[in-house]
Amino acid sequence: MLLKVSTSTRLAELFSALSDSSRLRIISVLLDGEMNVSEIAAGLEMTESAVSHQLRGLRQMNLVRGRKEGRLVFYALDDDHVKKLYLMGLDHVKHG
Amino acid sequence: MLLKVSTSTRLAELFSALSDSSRLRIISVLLDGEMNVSEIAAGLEMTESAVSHQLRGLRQMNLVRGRKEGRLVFYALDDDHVKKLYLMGLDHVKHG
DNA sequence: TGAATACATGAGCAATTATTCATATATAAA
DNA sequence: TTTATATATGAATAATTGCTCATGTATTCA
Repeated sequence: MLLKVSTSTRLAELFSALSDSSRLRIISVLLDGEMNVSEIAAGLEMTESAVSHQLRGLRQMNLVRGRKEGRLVFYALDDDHVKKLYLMGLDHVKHG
Repeated sequence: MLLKVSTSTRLAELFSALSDSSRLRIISVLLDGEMNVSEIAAGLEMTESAVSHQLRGLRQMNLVRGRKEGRLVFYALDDDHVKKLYLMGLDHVKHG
């Protein structure tokens, strides 16, 4: 059934959050458990600034959440939907 | 587990195909069955050119396929993965 | 053949976006 | 307090993208 423009826009925003290589790699490491910004940056060979900018977008879409502990902020996937979408997409890419 | 850059790039391309309001609305009407370009354009209030450009992208990602019948080209969703990703995303947007 | 219709496509423009660089804020340690 | 560390963020820039407009190609009909 034809999507309303407003719904399609929100849905597009969700998929947009998953439409970048760097963000997907961030999600891929968070699938293994929470991790702080520096660790993520080191693992992905990105600057902390770039990672922080991307985490902001993922946060705004409620795909990840941050937990502050002293100077560190540990990020984790926010809900199971993300994981399902990610894994289903990966399945399509690998065997589709 | 950390995605390889090459895999994350392909996955990003898949989600990018779903990251636009117009393309999602095209997919939404194709969920009801195949439809030709002019009908899609009329239903979505887009030019045929714009629809054709978007269908090209969807075709290249193997998300839709076209079947030519005389002057008309009927498009349909290419596989069930698309439908699943779309519906799961929609669920997240509506109740997530 | 010639005109009309359906769709595809290239060029160009405006808008969006991912990154870098510089700087700000918060916490901890000296 | 001073210094260092971890993260966040604004501005600027380069690259990408969705659309329009013009045009090309295939098919049908007169």
